[in-house]
Amino acid sequence: MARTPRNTLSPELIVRTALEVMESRGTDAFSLRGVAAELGVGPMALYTYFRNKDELYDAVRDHLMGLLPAVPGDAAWPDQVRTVCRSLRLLMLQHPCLAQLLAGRPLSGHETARVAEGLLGVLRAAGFDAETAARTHTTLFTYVLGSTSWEIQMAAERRDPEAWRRLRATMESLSARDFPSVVELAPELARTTGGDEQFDYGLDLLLAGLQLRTPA
Amino acid sequence: MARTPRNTLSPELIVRTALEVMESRGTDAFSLRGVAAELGVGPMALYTYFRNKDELYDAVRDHLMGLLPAVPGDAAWPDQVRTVCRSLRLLMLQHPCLAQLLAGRPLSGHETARVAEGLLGVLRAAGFDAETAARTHTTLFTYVLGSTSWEIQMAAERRDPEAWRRLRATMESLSARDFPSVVELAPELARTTGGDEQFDYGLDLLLAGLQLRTPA
DNA sequence: CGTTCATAACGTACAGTGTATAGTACGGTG
DNA sequence: CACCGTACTATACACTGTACGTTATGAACG
Repeated sequence: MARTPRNTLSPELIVRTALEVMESRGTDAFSLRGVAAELGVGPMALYTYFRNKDELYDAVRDHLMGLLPAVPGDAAWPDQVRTVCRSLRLLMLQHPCLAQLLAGRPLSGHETARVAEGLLGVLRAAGFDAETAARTHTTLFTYVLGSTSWEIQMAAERRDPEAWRRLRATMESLSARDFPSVVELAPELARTTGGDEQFDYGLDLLLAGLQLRTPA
Repeated sequence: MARTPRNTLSPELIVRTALEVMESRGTDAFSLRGVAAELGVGPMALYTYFRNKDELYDAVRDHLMGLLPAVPGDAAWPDQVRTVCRSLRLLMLQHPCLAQLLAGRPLSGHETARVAEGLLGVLRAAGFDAETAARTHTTLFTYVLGSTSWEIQMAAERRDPEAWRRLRATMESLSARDFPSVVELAPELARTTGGDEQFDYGLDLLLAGLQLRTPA
């Protein structure tokens, strides 16, 4: 009985396939069994290469982080920072699963470290001390992660008619007397759940605040 | 055979119990069956009050949002904004499940709207136009959500020795030649994954940037 | 009081999940 | 050729959310 030949699998192949499954079937519908089936292999075969589902997640995350371009060396530091943040956001939009992969687990992995190195290097070169550089890195990272995750999530929900209906219902149940601002700004709020402008608005606030602290 | 008496359940009781289960057993281990068992009832009994798990999630989220205090009326607007953001963060730290409840679903619900109303009201009163108020609201919300979720997540991982070991391993595999900043700033990075100072640092950057745009 | 009836809670069942454990056949090495 | 590590398989378990159909209860009404 012709079994599966011996060395068909590899960590890289599994990661690539896992990514494909996440992108085609959606992150929530992702399962080890799905990946295994796609590879024409039993579910347990994956455990030869990854100890559990979380380790596979980490590998996929690091793989995606490897797609980030290097920081451009020939620009003023605020522009460099902007570029790094924008490319991370772009990558998250291109690969929506990345949002969940980043949010759920600590940042282990070589490629992930490379990205951190890029941003930290820029900040150190700009003259910020160790503590401020680290704080700024965390702040920027959590801003990008939070705002882009939110954007992705909302875009996904907008496609679900049931969720949309429920949100509409809540909105319309609000009296203009008790909730004047929410009712008045409803269209603006709907418009500002995502998009480049919204992202840049917050990023510019952070950068403006940061430039006030520019070291001598 | 003495069945469960008739009107033992109610949406409020279920929400309270669900919250207890999340807090005691952890958000990930939460399940409808667990809640039902805690109530001494079959799993399907919950479906009389909630159409599915997500609706129960929404109800718990809105219940938690109801715990937020009103915005203090007697302060300068930047302080009011700071207070709102801080109390949301505090609530998330007190109820770690709130992070996941906020991140995963759109903001429906009465209490949730009340919180939005508070922040938007402050911004409108400060003189910001509709668009800027909405953008600022989204920016602040995603910052609080992103940074606090990250903080909670990291705190949870730190308790898992396996995750800790893996992160250490990654760190120590980095050569000081290729990753000078990461290696140098490792202690600072570890220290800035959370805490009041870290949160306030980012919040102050945003507020500083925002004050540069203070309307006349 | 007796009857009716909507419905709250039940039990069963299904299609999934991650993964522990044990078994099997292949490929490279002695 | 014999051996052994290992890449993969098979089976099984304890879960999950929830669709479906049933049953008993408490209130309303004649």
